[in-house]
Amino acid sequence: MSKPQKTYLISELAKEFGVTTRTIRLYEEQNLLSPQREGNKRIYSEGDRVRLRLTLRAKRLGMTLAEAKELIDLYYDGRNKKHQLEKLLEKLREREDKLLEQRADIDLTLLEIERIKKQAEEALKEQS
Amino acid sequence: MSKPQKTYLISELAKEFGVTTRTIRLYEEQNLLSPQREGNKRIYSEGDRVRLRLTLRAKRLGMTLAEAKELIDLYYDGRNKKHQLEKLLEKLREREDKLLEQRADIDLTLLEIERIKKQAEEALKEQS
DNA sequence: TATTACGCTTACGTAAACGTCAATTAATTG
DNA sequence: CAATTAATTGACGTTTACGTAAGCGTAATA
Repeated sequence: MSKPQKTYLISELAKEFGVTTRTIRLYEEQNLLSPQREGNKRIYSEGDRVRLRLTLRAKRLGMTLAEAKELIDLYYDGRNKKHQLEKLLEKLREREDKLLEQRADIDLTLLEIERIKKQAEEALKEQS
Repeated sequence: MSKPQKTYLISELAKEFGVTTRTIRLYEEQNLLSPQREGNKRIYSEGDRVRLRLTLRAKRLGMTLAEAKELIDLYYDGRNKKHQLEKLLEKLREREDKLLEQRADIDLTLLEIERIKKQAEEALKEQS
């Protein structure tokens, strides 16, 4: 009784995530996805869909596809030998640090935006 | 009694921010900076230095140079006519929304990383 | 004064991330 | 069965953000 496992066509994923099929195929070329084939048609699993979502999230954070792959592969690396695990932890910490720095940059920028917003609102009032 | 206003050479800024002079000249070409000239030598003011810092921060957030310019110009846009002010506020809100979404992405990613970290740490323990 | 150190401009090169055809195939539908 | 419709594989084009010389001027330094 294996689960029927929902699958997706490339056009469905493209529509759902608002990217072109070209983009999805490119991600496959870069080994971020590896859908099954039915004939020569690509059939995407739920897992592929998750990886696509992760890839796009990484992109929104400004990561390159290579960086996205590195990060996402960590999720799927699984439990290996001791050395591997330590390397995994190290990479996770590195990425974590980068993300924290990035969040700090965001917070700084948000503060500046708030400042300018208030100035602009004041100026608007005085002009009424 | 005007203040002496510290200035910088291109190589000094390059060193301080860890970029090449090529990069700084490119930013000028894209109108993100506009240093004075002494002969044909570029002389950067404190204001130029701030704009460079803002530019690099924007880049770290994955913005293109064009987006960085848009944002930074907002800071310097100053108080204009009513319509201008309203447009300014709108753009600020847009950028703010994007940053908040980006921060949400970061938080999601951090959560996942924490999860994987714990798994890996468990696996390490059980292997000792 | 010859050399080194910077700086300048001009311009070609490049990697990343797609966009945009073109030509072909396979499945669906009137 | 002819005509769409969606998918595939090339392959070339494009934008962004620099890298990398080449060739030249200027200023300090050995």
